[in-house]
Amino acid sequence: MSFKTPAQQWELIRKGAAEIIPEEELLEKLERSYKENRPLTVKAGFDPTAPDIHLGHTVLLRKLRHFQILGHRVVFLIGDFTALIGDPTGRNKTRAPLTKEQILKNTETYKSQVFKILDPEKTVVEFNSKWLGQMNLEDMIRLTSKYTVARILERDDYLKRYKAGIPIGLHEFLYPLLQAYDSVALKADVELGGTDQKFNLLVGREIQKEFDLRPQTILTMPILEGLDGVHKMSKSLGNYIGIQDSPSEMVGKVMSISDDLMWRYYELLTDLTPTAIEEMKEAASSGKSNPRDLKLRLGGMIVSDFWGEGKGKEAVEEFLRVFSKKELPDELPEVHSPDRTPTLLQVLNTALPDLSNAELKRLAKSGAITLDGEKASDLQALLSLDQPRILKVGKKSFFRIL
RNA sequence: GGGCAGGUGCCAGAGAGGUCAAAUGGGGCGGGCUGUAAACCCGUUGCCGCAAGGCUACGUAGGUUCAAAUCCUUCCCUGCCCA
Repeated sequence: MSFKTPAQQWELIRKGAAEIIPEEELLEKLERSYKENRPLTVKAGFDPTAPDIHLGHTVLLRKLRHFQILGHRVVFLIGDFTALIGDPTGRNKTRAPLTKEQILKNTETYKSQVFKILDPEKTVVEFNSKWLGQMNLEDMIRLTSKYTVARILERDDYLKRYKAGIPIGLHEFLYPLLQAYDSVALKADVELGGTDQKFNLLVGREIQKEFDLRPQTILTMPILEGLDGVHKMSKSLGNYIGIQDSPSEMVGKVMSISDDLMWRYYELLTDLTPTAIEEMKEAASSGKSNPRDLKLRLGGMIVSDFWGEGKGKEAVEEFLRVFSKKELPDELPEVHSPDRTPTLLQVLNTALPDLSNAELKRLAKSGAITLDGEKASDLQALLSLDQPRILKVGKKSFFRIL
């Protein structure tokens, strides 16, 4: 296999990266890999507790992909063992540890999603139970003896909680060490992670040294903000765009983000060059381009990534039709009424079974419910269903009532 | 092991026997204005019920009382200090 020159590789590797620690070391590694015609082992770990991947994860995956394009060896590490212990960061809810079956199941879902970005042919999938599961208490003690409490407490995350009097489980101290040991087991040359992983990644370096390995270089990627523009994108906060989301959902969610956030998404979720993005920014601020159109373009690009270009286009067109021209979506969920002359409430209950009656009442009162374009506020009103009726709840939920 | 403080709704945080489904703020949701942007304005924010009303909720389990988030006891959990 022939690599591009280190300098050429550097450009792609650096793009979008928050930090590379230390930079010179990575350059050296690239030099050597180039000379010896030997790919670098690039590792990134993933937690199989939440099997649904969203755009936040893809920031990192895209970077892994870059390494694949450059011919390096990418290890997609699934933290199945660490997941068995339970996630230590979920401190207000002690999450029940997953069973092996659940983890395996999640892993499968995971893989199919991840390979929308990574090249399956070039990806080594590993599970850390392979080595962590073999460890006995003695190994454990030896491992923990290689790091000090003071150094663990340096971690901002722990320190803050410690000072604030928020409990820290003892096992949480183990987490960075176990993750570090993964790097030992894999002989990782490079480990990627979000900027929030910096501490853990650095521990990896220290521990590798203890095991007489050349320490990995770490590369952190920025954390993608969720739809709210404030918190990191996460499923539990509900501020995410899932890569399984339908094209229209994706576009809808993209359109709802703030203009400021749009640039961030362009930066981290597309392959446009910084210059191209800069030009768009200027066009927007000078009034040459309508930010809405730029946002729509972004939405189209994201859909294209996961559903293909055709779908991207369609989704954009549909958006314009439904929300600009206020026409009906192409496909809207059909709801079969239990009754021929149901009350509005009955229909709503069938269409939106998750909402309580109290909630529906509130919606009706605030004018959020529309029937064939007319505001409907009386939940007791009887509907005649000789014709299918169009029910709209809030801005985005449409139903055809049969 | 001992001492002290504390556990309230999505979160933060008031409340110290009835007027408490629980102040206030944040967040969420909805409406208006827009470009499904931001800002701003308005409404709303436990569940059932058309309603009257009822039910479940202030860590757990009991108790006192006509009445308990508020008082007593048990247990669980957390933090701090001492050992």
